[in-house]
Amino acid sequence: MKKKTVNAMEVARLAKVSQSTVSRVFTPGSNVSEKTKKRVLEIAKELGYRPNALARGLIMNKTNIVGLAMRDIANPFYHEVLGKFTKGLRKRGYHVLFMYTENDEIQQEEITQFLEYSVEGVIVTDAYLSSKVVSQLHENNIPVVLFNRYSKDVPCYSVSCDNYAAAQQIAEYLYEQGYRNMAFISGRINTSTSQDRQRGFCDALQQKGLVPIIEEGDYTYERAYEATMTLLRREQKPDAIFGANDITALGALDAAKSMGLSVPGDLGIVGFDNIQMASWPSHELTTWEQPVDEMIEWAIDTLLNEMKRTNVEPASKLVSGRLIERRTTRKKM
Amino acid sequence: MKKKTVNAMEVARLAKVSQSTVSRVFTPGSNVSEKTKKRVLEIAKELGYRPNALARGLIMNKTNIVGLAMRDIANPFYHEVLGKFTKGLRKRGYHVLFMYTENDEIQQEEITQFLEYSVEGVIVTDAYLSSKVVSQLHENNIPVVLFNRYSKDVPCYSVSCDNYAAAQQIAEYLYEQGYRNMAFISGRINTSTSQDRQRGFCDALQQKGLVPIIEEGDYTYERAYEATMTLLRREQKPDAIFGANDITALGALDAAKSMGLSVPGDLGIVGFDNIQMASWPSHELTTWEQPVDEMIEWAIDTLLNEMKRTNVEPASKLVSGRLIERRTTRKKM
DNA sequence: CTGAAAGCGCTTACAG
DNA sequence: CTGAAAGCGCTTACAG
Repeated sequence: MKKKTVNAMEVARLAKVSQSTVSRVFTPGSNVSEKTKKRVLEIAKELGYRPNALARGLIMNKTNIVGLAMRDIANPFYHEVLGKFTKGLRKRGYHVLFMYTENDEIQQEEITQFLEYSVEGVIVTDAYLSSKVVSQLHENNIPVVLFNRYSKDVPCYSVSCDNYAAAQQIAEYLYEQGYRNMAFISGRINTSTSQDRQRGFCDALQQKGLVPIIEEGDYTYERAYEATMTLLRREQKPDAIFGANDITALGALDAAKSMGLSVPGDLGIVGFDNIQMASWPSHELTTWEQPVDEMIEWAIDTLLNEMKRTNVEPASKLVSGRLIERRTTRKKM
Repeated sequence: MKKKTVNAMEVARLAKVSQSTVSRVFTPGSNVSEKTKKRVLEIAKELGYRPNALARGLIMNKTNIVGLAMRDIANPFYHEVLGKFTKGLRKRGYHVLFMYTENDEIQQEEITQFLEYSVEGVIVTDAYLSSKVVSQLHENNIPVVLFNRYSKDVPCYSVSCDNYAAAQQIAEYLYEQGYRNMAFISGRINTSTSQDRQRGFCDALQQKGLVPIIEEGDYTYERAYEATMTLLRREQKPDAIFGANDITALGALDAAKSMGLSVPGDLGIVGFDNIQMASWPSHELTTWEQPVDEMIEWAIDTLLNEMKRTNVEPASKLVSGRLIERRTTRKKM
């Protein structure tokens, strides 16, 4: 009993109109008399007819699909981001073809999939694109926006926090609270995000005649925990740690606690992202809040705007955010 | 400079073959001579031609798209699940149309979207489907599998942990460790998952002549924190808490700590899911590990199998999992 | 092994 | 306001 899916022709037959008319009924703004419209809608409902979005996409050259690629990483921040993108796009009538990628850089193969499915735009979070891939996308008139990343070499839209400036402010904040011996635990070092946070932090401290200790991390809790242990075993222990993201800071926090240090007394800790967990009573993490909603709105609007044009002129957007003071840093008296 | 996307016809012209032949070159298993194949492939590459998956889907009645609907909730467990589904499906040549839903029950509208995009199957995680929606799906020969939920009334595939049995074992484990005054903090009470965990827990304790205190939660940290505070302010405090998921247990853990209680001495705590965070040194949460990989494999295999047939005979699968003993429960001497 | 033709389910000038 | 027809980019019998 292979059931044929009901199509416009069938509805047309029963409603005694042409298939064109059925199509018009389902095309907002088309010219159809109220009477016919009502009859067609009735029959359609009876038959369970729904226009086929793929066929429509084929003829209109408009699929209403956006490709979203995300790096495979256990960071709640990106889970939140994914949710907001999905909901924001849906509100505007778009759907998400989702791709999880295992590499730092989106692979050719993954973009090919997007192209085959005629996505109208691509959003990439927490990963890079080679310029080769970007130009392939551009040749097909498909705009891309990088979320939380940017690249100087590759011409495409990007939105991220002004990590450099934020890190500077974090350095100054820590300095003001009296910390003098600071350390930075990085994220994956090939990410612009981590690099900028590190540069901003170091540059601001240099102004004060200070040089932070740098320990390499990779945005994970486990690595940050280890890095902190290393830091705390040094002769000259740091009195404050800035972690490249909240997960890193939480790793540092737990490592400090396990060493019997008091936070923020012995050690101040600052994160970045302001994920939900940061506000949990057991953490109360001081951190930097990224204006995620604003970033996502900008990313979506930019993408949708570009989809309507044909030539693409990349731009970057930097947003600022703000420091959220909680209890892992001491307060200046 | 609106660039027309290159199609099979164009490749055919340059390769001096028919469009059918071009199509065959891109259809594995088709009859094409090596020589023609090579030439066509060359031209195709030059032109950047890729077959249009949507057109192919239209004619073959096979889109290779699966709809995945997930409830909007900040639980890392489901982030992990999403990643594994996406990767598992991709490995088998399928793509994910992703939908975030705000309601406990998937809405008609959301399923309609899936239908319009001709998904071949639907996966629903952390949410329900009304029987009306399910039968609509079945009429269209689209199989559904519920992940981590099941429903007695609605005939569709489902896979979940044997929550009842697991909760029984947890109760017995706590009993063996000497706890006698137990409490359960539930998840959203209209979920089968939470109901079964509660029933299993209560039933097993009843066998021992015990009745646990029940406090309502909703799977969130914040709610669990409050619930625990309520529990710990009782005259007769519980000496162990079983949380409906890990996030709940972590909320309980932090609440206990904030009250100055020692865990597991004064209070034992057990969660459910074994999310990554459960193993963090600051938590070391005793919990139940669901065999997520197995569940996902089963869900995918079942879905893909059903997609090949036309009649759908729903079945449920229960998997077991195992207790992970960590440091939020005391060890029997 | 290859080509001409029909058809998947739709939209949209064009003509009336 | 409505219908007949062409066409979106593909696959697949059918015939050779």
